[in-house]
Amino acid sequence: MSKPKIRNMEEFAAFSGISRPTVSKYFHDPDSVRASTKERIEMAIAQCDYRPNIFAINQNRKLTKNVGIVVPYLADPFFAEIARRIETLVIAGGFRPITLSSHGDPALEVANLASLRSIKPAGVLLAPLGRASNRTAIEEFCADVPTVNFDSNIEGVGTAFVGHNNTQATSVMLEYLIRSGEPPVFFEMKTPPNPNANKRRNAYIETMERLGHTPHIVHAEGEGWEMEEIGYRCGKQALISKQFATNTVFCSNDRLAIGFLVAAYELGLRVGLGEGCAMRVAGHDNHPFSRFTCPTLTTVSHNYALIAASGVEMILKVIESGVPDPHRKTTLFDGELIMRASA
Amino acid sequence: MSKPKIRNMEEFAAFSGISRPTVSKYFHDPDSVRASTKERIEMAIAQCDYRPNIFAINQNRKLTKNVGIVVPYLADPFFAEIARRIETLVIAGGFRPITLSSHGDPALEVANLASLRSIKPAGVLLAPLGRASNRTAIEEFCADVPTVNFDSNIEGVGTAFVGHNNTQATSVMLEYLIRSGEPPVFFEMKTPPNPNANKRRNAYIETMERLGHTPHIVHAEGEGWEMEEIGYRCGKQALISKQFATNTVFCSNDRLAIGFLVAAYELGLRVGLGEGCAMRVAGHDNHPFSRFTCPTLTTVSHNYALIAASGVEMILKVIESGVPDPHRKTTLFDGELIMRASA
DNA sequence: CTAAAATATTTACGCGTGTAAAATTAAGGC
DNA sequence: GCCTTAATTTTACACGCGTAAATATTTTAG
Repeated sequence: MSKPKIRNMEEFAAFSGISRPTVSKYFHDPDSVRASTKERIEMAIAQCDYRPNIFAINQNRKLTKNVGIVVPYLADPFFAEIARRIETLVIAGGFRPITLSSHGDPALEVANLASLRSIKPAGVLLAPLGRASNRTAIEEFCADVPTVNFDSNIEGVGTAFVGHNNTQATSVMLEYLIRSGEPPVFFEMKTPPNPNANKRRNAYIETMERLGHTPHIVHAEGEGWEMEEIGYRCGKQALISKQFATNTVFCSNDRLAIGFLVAAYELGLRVGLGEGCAMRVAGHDNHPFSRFTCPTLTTVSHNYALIAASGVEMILKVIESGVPDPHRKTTLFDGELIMRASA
Repeated sequence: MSKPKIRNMEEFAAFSGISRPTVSKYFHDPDSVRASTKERIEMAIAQCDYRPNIFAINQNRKLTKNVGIVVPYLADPFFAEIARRIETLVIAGGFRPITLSSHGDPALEVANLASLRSIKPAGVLLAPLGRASNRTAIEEFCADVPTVNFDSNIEGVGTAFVGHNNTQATSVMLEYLIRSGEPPVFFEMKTPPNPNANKRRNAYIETMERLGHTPHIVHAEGEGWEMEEIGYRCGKQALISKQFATNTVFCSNDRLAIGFLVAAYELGLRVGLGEGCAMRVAGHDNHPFSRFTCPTLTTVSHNYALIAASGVEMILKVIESGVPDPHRKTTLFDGELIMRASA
């Protein structure tokens, strides 16, 4: 009932009986003040729920408690999922996450970085668009703001890169597919927006050759991030015109595979590895929806948990140390084969 | 090369040859200054890319340019899609969108509102969790901050509600299903997190009775937002134990339907409306993934575009007028039947 | 060309907090 | 109980911009 309205830290300090600078220190780090002082302040907070004004706080701090998170396309559940994990970890680390999506647009990516710059983030976790990114703009940003690059590697960008071991993951899947049936044809976009795709293609070619098989690649036309649509349309064409040299298709990513499975379904091709199946399909990413395709999609999982944890750990370390690691470190986490019904 | 480093508005004003108050006025509204002045300022901006400090700006303005957007679960592509549209419109309106996800957690929803409150948003677009929401906390928030409620209606919350006409949409789909085959059984969660589900169930019962059919409802057990999983698990059980009175199933939402289709697929039940099909399945929402199910999902679409546009328009109107409309207005947009292969 | 209207400048203060330096007080060990 | 050390208070200024009032300048209308 009698909730005293506190307008600023001055009034709150008076109310709690502690001096304002000490109160300020408390809000910066509650454990930096004496235990008895901390207790008194917290009692006062309980009585009048005062919160310091964020704008005033950040105006004078050289280092804010903001951590930016930029992803290329938040409407893609893959990025939504990893952003969600990162957000949770950033909050646990005592920082304030601000997630921005570039919606697949390089101009918006640049705008997002500009927007972040204006809130002086302590650090940024950046998953760039990739091929389409404005490299210069990103480099300029990283020169000013501590940045950890994740998911999609742009050489030299940020103080570190943490991501998925595309090479290992591709060969794990390949080895499985080859020992359990025909060697797969690789199905990918002709001009993929994401640089991971190149790693995967190269790993496919190398591993196939190492295992004594001839690589076959089918390219899907189409630009942008509508990968299910591209996988469906081009997959259907390729199936109809019998472009696949074997009965097994390894899609460059799960979203292509999701569209491809629809194409196969509509053509009456039974997908799976049992009797009476016409072909096998595998994906890559363990996309949240890969559990709900028909049939469920065999794929290689990113280590979401470790990638998120490691990325957050790295950016927090850079923030605390104050100086970015002089040598850019690349950390890759191995993928895990997720065996389901499609291959 | 010679990019002068401008540290604040003072320096920028000196650089551009205009006084600081006028520059300040320009950034508040570029058209409030003389055309020639505007041009000079914009020339200077092009030369040194200065941007006013957001924290300092917002500290003194009674009305910030921030607009909060809160959705219950951003990893759900449905909300990702509508959030994306809203963001775009908010930016076009000259405001700064800040999107937060409650990740299905009522405590995080409250935390998000607290977080928004501290950045003094001019207005907020809120899609609450629904049943799980902390009603008191939300009401307190809405009393202080202009809020437009969308997607999920909580009576009395916010100055307006804009959403989907569940009643109309349900009956449109029902009429279609009935005239093209057997009357459908309604498949829904026993304790749905979202209040739209109740509207849909009631509309189903009413419309069925109006059209002279007996309503049948199958309830899926399970809590939370993992609706595909629930639709799959419970759908499979219900199919095996033959709980469906007719060959047509109308799922309460697309995510349930997506899981249900996987169950039907695994049981070897051919879904669709042609010859040789064992059953029909329909959904509700036109979820981004409903185009890529097997078979593609017949559903009722939200009017994403109008809901987003109307919600943004309303909150901007409240912001500009300064006073919230005294009588809470509810605006519903009709759904559109999306005919695909599943029904 | 002149007066009225519109716009820009000057000056000055306020916002709520960070933070540094010096002075004071409290806590802990012997 | 005294001394050392750590924590707190006092004082004072800074941050970057909003904004008001008075004044000066430019633009527009007649």
